[in-house]
Amino acid sequence: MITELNSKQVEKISKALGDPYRLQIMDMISKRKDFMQCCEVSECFNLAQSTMSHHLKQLVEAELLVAEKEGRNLRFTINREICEAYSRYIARLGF
Amino acid sequence: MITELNSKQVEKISKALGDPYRLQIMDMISKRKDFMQCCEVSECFNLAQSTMSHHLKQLVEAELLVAEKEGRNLRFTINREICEAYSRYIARLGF
DNA sequence: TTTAAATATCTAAATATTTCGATGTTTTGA
DNA sequence: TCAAAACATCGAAATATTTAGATATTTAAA
Repeated sequence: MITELNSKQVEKISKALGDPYRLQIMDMISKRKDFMQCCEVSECFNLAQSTMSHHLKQLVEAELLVAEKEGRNLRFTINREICEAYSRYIARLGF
Repeated sequence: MITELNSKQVEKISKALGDPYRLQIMDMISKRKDFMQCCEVSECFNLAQSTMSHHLKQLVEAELLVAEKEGRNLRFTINREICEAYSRYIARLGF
């Protein structure tokens, strides 16, 4: 089934991507074959743990990332479905 | 020639699209065959003229829109090149 | 040339976002 | 059980964005 985003979702996704740290996080995780651990992501940035948590939450809430608990760890994967849907929405703007 | 966006550009474009008014503006203009006049865009929103000017400026600065002066009017067109480049960047995240 | 229309810019207030430190929760391992 | 690791949440300060009103600029039309 093909996901169609409404404008509220597109706004939220855009906002999530409109920050240099969050964009870098997406880039990093997208380069992985599978997932990336939360603490591993955090190590790449010189930000407080609570700040990283906040950024990651926004990406998850925008559904760009999927978070899975694995014991006391958290694994993030790219939500391909949403990325593709967002990409299609944008492509249609420039039709 | 295929435009490749750097991450600063992607950030700026994302930020520009992360607002409900600006997203609506993009949607409206993208539905046109050709261009849309600035004052025509403004009429669709219940915002002060200076506020509209500000929003449109951000879309132009993100290069999502191209502005052309036509006498004392302003014509906006979608920058297809940039929309496609941004769309491709996003698509690659979800690879 | 004077006036009015279309747009831009400046300033300031209101609001939202970012960031951190402190603290809370959950889970693992000693 | 107890301590530590991984993560979340809360509160507050710093910063950025949104918005409008006032004013400036440019151009067309009377």
